[in-house]
Amino acid sequence: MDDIDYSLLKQMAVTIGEAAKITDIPIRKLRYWEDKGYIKSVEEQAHTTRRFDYYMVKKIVLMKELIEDGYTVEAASQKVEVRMGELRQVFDNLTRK
Amino acid sequence: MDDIDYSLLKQMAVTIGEAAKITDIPIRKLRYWEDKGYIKSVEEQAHTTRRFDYYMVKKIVLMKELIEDGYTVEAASQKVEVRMGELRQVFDNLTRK
DNA sequence: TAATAATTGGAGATTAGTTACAAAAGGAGT
DNA sequence: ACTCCTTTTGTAACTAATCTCCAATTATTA
Repeated sequence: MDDIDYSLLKQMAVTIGEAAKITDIPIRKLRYWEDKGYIKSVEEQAHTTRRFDYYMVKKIVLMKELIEDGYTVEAASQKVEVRMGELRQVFDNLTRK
Repeated sequence: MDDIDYSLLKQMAVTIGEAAKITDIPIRKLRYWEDKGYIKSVEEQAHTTRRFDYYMVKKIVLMKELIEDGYTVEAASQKVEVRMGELRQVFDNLTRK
């Protein structure tokens, strides 16, 4: 199996519509979650529209599972952050270059 | 390191504008390459606009290198396909589910 | 220089995404 | 039921992004 190019993966950020399709969460709800700070889109001055990278889409998927299991949005967000610790660090390090 | 979720990765398809930024190839040229069949966007009835998945963006990056090295677009496309054999199969298999 | 490959331009239309204001459900505790 | 807070949803008016289809231009090579 070819190794995944993490630097490239980091750049593969999808639109909110795409993220909504992938995660099966309404666009409107994703915007709300972002307003509340539970998720965040890629920050780039060049972008006038939102983009979500692999890490964030994965986070949304995991949050959804926890929420369906009874967790609040807030709690789900925190739990997922902890659980995804390693991947988050990889993505964070890639940003600082 | 967390393992990458290939099923999710497969779905992380970016717009043509995003692909253009990532690869530093003009949108217009990407459309031309697609017209000629050197690259192809995700086929989904739901999409009225183009989307390129990780495999295809990676292919574009590699094609670009070969072209800068003197290969024709056609030759670069073929060479990259061979070189990316394993990854292509992974993506192909994910499609058939 | 003729033929093919490769790239680029732009008009006019459509689709996707934005913010901002507001309203409606839902849940927990009193 | 009532209150407070969380969570979700609706919509209008606007901007950004992408689309197709026409064609023209610039290499490159026989």
